[in-house]
Amino acid sequence: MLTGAVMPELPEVETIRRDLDAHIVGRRISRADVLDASLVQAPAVDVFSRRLIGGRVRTVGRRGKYLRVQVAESWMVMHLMMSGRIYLQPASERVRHTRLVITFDRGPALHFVDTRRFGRAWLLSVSELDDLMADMGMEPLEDGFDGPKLHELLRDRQRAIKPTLLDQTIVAGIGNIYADESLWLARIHPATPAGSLSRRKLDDLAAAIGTALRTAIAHGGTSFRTFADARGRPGRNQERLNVFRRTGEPCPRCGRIVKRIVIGQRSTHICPGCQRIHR
DNA sequence: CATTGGACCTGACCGC
DNA sequence: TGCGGTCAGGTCCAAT
Repeated sequence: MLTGAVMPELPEVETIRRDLDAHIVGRRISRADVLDASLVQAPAVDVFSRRLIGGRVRTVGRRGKYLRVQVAESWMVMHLMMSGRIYLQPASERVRHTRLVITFDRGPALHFVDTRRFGRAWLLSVSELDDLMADMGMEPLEDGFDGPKLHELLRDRQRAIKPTLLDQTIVAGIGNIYADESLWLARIHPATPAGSLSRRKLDDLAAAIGTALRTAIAHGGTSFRTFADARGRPGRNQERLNVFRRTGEPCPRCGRIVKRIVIGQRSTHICPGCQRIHR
C-alpha cells in the first residue's frame, strides 16, 4: 500500500487524505520515529513522539495544503511543501529520505518521505491548531466559492492574478499547477491585475478553479516523476493538463504554441492566443 | 500595506 | 566522466 507518489497541491493532498482516511482511522499508534528532527516544528521532538504513542487516530482532515490527523485529543499536522510524500507500507521498508515513520497496532506504517527537507510536522492542541490555521483563506471546493465571492476577495487588489491565486491567505490550496490550469480554462492572462477582472471573468475563474481541482482529484492528482524504487499508484492527472509544463506544445483549444513566462518568480505557462491581458 | 528577492534543501537534467 | 548552471509542485522573512 502506497500513497503519495504525487506532488502536493490541494488535489494531491486530498488524494492522500482519502487514502489515510481509509487506512489509518481507528488504529492505535505504537511507535513514532523521527529520523530528521528538522521536520518537527512543535513540540520538541521527544515530546512529539511520546505524545503520539498510544493515541488512536480519530479523523484525517485537510485545510488548504495541510493534512490534519486527529490523534486522541491532539492534532498531528503535516505540510508536504515541494517534495514531501506519504507512503503507507511496512515500517521496515524504508526508502531514502524517510523523515518520520509512524507505526500502528496493525496494518502498514505511515512514512513521511521528503527529499528536499522543506516539509514540516506539528502536534498541536485545538487552540494551537486554530492559531496555525488562523490566516488561511477560503477553501475553493466549499459551497459559496463563486464569482461574487472572488469579486469580494479580489477587488482593490492591484497584484497580478496569478500570484494572488497562490496567496494562501486569500484562497487556500492552489499551487503553481492549478493556478496555470485554472487561468487557461478561464482564458485569463496571469499578469492581469486581480482587481481589474470583470464579474463575468470572475465567474469563469471560480468555475475554472473548481473544474481544475475536481478533475485532478478524480484522477488521483498529478505526478511528474515516478521513482525507480517506488511501487504503487502515481497520479494520472498529468495526462489531462492543458498548459502546465507543456511549453512548445499546441494549445488544446486554439493550437497556438504554449509559452513559458515568469511571473512572481514562478514558472508560468500560457497560451498566447487564448490568454490576453485585458479585462 | 504590497511587492520583491533571497533563503531554505536535494537532485535531475543539460550543455560543454 | 566531471563541472557548472538551471530548474523544481511552497512558504517565510527581510528589505524596499
